[in-house]
Amino acid sequence: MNTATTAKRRYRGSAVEERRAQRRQQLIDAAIEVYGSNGYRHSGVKQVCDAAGLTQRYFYESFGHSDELLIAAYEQAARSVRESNMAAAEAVGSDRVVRSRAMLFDYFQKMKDEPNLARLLLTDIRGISPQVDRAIDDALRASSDDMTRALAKPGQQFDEMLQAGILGGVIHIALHWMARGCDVPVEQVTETALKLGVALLD
Amino acid sequence: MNTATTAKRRYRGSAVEERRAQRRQQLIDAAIEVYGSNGYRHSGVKQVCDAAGLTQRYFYESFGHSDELLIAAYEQAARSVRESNMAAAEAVGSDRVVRSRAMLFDYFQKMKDEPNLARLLLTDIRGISPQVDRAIDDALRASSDDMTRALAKPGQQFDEMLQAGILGGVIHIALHWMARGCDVPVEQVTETALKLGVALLD
DNA sequence: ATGATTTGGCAATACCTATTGTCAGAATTC
DNA sequence: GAATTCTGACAATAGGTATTGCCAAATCAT
Repeated sequence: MNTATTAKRRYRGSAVEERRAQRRQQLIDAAIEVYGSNGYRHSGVKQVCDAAGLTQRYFYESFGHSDELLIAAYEQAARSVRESNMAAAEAVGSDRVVRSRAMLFDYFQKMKDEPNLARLLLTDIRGISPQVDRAIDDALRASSDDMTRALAKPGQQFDEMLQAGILGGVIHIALHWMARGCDVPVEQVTETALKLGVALLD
Repeated sequence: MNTATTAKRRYRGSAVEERRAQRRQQLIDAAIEVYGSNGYRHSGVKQVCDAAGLTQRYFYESFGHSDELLIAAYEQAARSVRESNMAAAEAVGSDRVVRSRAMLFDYFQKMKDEPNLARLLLTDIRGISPQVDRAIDDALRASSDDMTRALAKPGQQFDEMLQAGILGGVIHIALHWMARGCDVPVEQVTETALKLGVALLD
């Protein structure tokens, strides 16, 4: 009855919140795999839970409904790619074209290395719910801004629509490339994408 | 019992096949409206039939299952846009940039004029079924080739991946533009898209 | 008019999946 | 080792929709 005691209780070495958080993470990781290989619309809650090695009961412990997991998985995937890209850009110095090339190279490399994550990000999942749509828009906007910052002159006026176009172009290049089994070397795809990017340079 | 007599019988002035074909067309038109405004995944057979003013019974007269109608609607929409674009290009003479601009202008104008048709075409519906995916790929390829033919020098070597990228860019520009309520004038969106297109010109 | 055919509406079927509820047994604390 | 909490499996509920089946009213041919 002592709530303090209750809160402290540990199972398998970790506390309640830790276990909860771990299960949540298991579900997210499983979701990236499952959604990435079947597509969200062809995946069920049960499938994700099975892949996570958890019961459906735990799904509703961490997520109110199905979409919430999709959003969490999408955001984690997007963040992971973005961080990797940024790090790659940092590593190569300050020349704008060189930085952009490094970002794109890292981007395509990551798509190739983690195809399930890639498919989750690339196959458009718009129209599931307004919340999902907003998550997608936010993530795309963030990526687009990263790319723009890398390429554009400091203080340059951004053309929002052109940014969206370039990002869309990169996405479609990745889609097309992956549909062909990533047969073209990453270097070459990068150069192709870069041709689009320079449209930003006025 | 006379099959010849049976075949000839007319209702409301038209023969069996004519009525069948007309109902099929009604369903396709309704599908473009319904799918375009709700999204395919949030639309049911019943909804389309209601919009078409027909019973569900007639759905299965013309289509084996739900996806078939989606494919038919998508293809009709894509063909309609493509034909319009080609006609616009024909009308302005032979200069490559001028032709491309005319195509893009017509494209965006059409998206603005028929938002439901636009949403059906623009919101990615990949991953429903392999058949739908193939229909989409075919349609995109066709559009991409049109645009390339208009812009590239005769006999020029095409970069398939770059083509895909440019088309993707145009699509995302259209998406972004429409999400903002088509607030920017068509002329300006056209010029933005054209900036991407010229990447094809080496 | 009368019989045949078409039409439109609707019920019945058949699945499928999300979400909630229950419970026995395992792990943990004291 | 006894009480308590956590866990995993599964049943039950709930709701939605695609697909099929049926029938009465309308339309046509003769």
